[in-house]
Amino acid sequence: MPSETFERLAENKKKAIFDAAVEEFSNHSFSQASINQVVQSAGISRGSFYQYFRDKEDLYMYVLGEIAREKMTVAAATRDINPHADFFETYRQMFMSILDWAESQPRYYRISMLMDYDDSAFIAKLRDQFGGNWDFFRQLIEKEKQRGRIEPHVDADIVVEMLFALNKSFFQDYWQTGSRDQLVDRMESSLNIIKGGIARV
Amino acid sequence: MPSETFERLAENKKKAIFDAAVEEFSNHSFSQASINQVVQSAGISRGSFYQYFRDKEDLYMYVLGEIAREKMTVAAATRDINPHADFFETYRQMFMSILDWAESQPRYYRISMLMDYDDSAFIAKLRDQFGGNWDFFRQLIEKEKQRGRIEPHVDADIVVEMLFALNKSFFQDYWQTGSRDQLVDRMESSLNIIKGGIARV
DNA sequence: GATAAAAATGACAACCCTGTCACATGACAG
DNA sequence: CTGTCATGTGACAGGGTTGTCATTTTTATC
Repeated sequence: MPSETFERLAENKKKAIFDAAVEEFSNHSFSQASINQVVQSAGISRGSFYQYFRDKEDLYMYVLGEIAREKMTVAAATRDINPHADFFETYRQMFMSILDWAESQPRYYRISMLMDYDDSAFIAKLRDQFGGNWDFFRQLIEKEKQRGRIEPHVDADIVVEMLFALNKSFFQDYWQTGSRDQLVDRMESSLNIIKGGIARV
Repeated sequence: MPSETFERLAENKKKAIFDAAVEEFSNHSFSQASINQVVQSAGISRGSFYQYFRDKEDLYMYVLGEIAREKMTVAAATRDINPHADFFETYRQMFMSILDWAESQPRYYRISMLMDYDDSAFIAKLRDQFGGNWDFFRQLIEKEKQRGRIEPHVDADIVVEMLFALNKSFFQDYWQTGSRDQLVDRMESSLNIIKGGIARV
């Protein structure tokens, strides 16, 4: 966590440092991000930086925390999804709201993307923790099974794992090509195939 | 490509360098691999290395080439897959033969894995080139559609993309946890779901 | 204004890395 | 045995990184 000295800083200075960190972390993976770049871009001295943060990991955690806080807004918006919508519709809606977020905050989104492109132990641990709350979907599938809308023999875990993998892969592609339409198409098509494979008819 | 000087080297020396490179590239992503480590581990001087290879990229390409040559054997074994087997069975068999290869050559396999964990331009280009020949499966799906074993409205591309994404994701997980059984389970289950979604009944 | 506490600074040490090059050592031919 | 050519070597320059710390500057308080 940042030092108390940092907390006491003027808002605009804190923001300058945060922005510089976001800039660096959205262009380089954690391992390759350079504190030198950050301090230069933020317009502070090297010594100051180390008075605010213990090291690069500390800074990274701070940035992630701030982003998570801002993300709350999105999460809140996600909550008022039609509770009567079925699993597939719910997934679709959540997917779209994540996509909207990615497009409205491309730098934040790139940071999360770059987490997948780093093999340091630190980031690996983070990946596991922040893995996203896919548990929600697992429970939703179980409910649908009880309601008879999904075949009862279906393993909810594997469906969630599939969606997770597809989500990650399609988003990564989108990150490079930048075609929103293709991303949405892929999501729709793959979801329909899965639906065909597990829905009770 | 390696210099002629390198080609003229004694076999055991060439092998020592190759092994050292494999060791380094299977433990660090390309960007983080160090030539210093390689020369030390191979027991040659820094100066010699640069007499053999232009730079790290050159060495990497050499290693990849050698691995590809050895991989031919696997590819050959793959060819005598039952031509009458359906798409899903063929996929299963190919999957298993890749898994076998990964288990017999874990260091080679880790190198290919680490290619996905690198964001350098050089590796990005390679990823696109060596993307694997999934075209084979696309054609197989088209054939199955004609034979009436797969729904004609199915988009072969999306199925291939799904399999590719799942393959990558499951293998990555396997790489970290190392559970072969789980990997095979996941492949079987997800393939069955896709089958349910696209097969003509 | 004087004093004390807080914050900012950048030179520095220590450690990585790469690519080069003048020189040393080997091997082989005459 | 000597000269030539192929090969091996490691010190070196030039670049990067991180984390520290003695010193200066700013800010707040009396």
